[in-house]
Amino acid sequence: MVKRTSMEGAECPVARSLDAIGDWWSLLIVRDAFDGIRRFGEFQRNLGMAKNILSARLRTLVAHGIFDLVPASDGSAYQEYVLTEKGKGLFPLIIGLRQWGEAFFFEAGEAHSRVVDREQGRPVRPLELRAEDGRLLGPEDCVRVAAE
Amino acid sequence: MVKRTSMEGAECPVARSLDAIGDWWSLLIVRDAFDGIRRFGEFQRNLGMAKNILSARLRTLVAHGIFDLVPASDGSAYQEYVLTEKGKGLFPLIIGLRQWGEAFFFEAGEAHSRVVDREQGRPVRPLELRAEDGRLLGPEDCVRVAAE
DNA sequence: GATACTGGTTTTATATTGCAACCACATTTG
DNA sequence: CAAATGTGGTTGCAATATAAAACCAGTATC
Repeated sequence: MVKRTSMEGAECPVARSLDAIGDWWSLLIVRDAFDGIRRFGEFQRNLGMAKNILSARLRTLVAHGIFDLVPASDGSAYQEYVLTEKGKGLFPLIIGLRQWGEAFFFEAGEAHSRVVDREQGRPVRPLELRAEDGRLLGPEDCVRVAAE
Repeated sequence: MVKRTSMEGAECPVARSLDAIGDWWSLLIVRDAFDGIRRFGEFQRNLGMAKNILSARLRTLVAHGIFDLVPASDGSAYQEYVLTEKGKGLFPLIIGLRQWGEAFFFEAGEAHSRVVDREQGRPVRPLELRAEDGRLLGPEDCVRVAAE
């Protein structure tokens, strides 16, 4: 974990979020969790990452309330990492990351996995930002205003 | 920059995205860019980060086609970093990061900056994921399917 | 023409990461 | 039930990335 003292107690929500999940692995772990991965060994094999840093990452993710460490659902004596509500709140972010990657890092015909809605099996819509009154908003249509 | 050879040419769009912007600083730089920051020195002062690191990050962001390096708009001999279309495509992601932070890292009455729509000055809506037919989708309503 | 600013690079110290070995405990196998 | 194997880590070490500070050439300012 990096120091970034300048970011401690940052007033910007983006900075606080990145402080929790802005490292190289955390969002990939969360992505796997959305795909149903729960066990330490599964994460480790799936991501091909060193066990010590997976261990460290899971520890901070649990500390941040993104995962809960619960007894394994299969009755064994082991434990499982499951997403909390806060962790599940990262879903749009993972989808956003995926859609941006699909749009800008893949050639037209290039194959990649897709996310579909379970009921119809159809691809999900692109995320879009809308105003209170429903207008579609791009970057130029928005301003950040300081805390009141 | 970390190696992560296991991720080279990953078939997962999430992984490719994180390979480009998944480090500690890149998304904060992009956030500042959406707030109108363009110059090296502005980024550096605003983020309080070491100049060599900023230099390296901006270089890779340019290499990834997220920023363009263009002559300064004020007629001086200096240059500016401006977001490309690909860079602007990160807007929903930054908003997602912000909304998640607002929801889970701030107390009820705690002050923080807000993003409002320029036309009405009203807060933007929360990002939401919808199916092709418009149904609102949560994490449980989606599945990732392998590339066909 | 002197001074200060901009946009970096270099150097050096420190922190983080990745790898491999190791270990305790749980589970499965024969 | 003993041996073998799987699970979920920790520890030590080498490689790498980061941070801080000093430095520097080209601009702009006075």
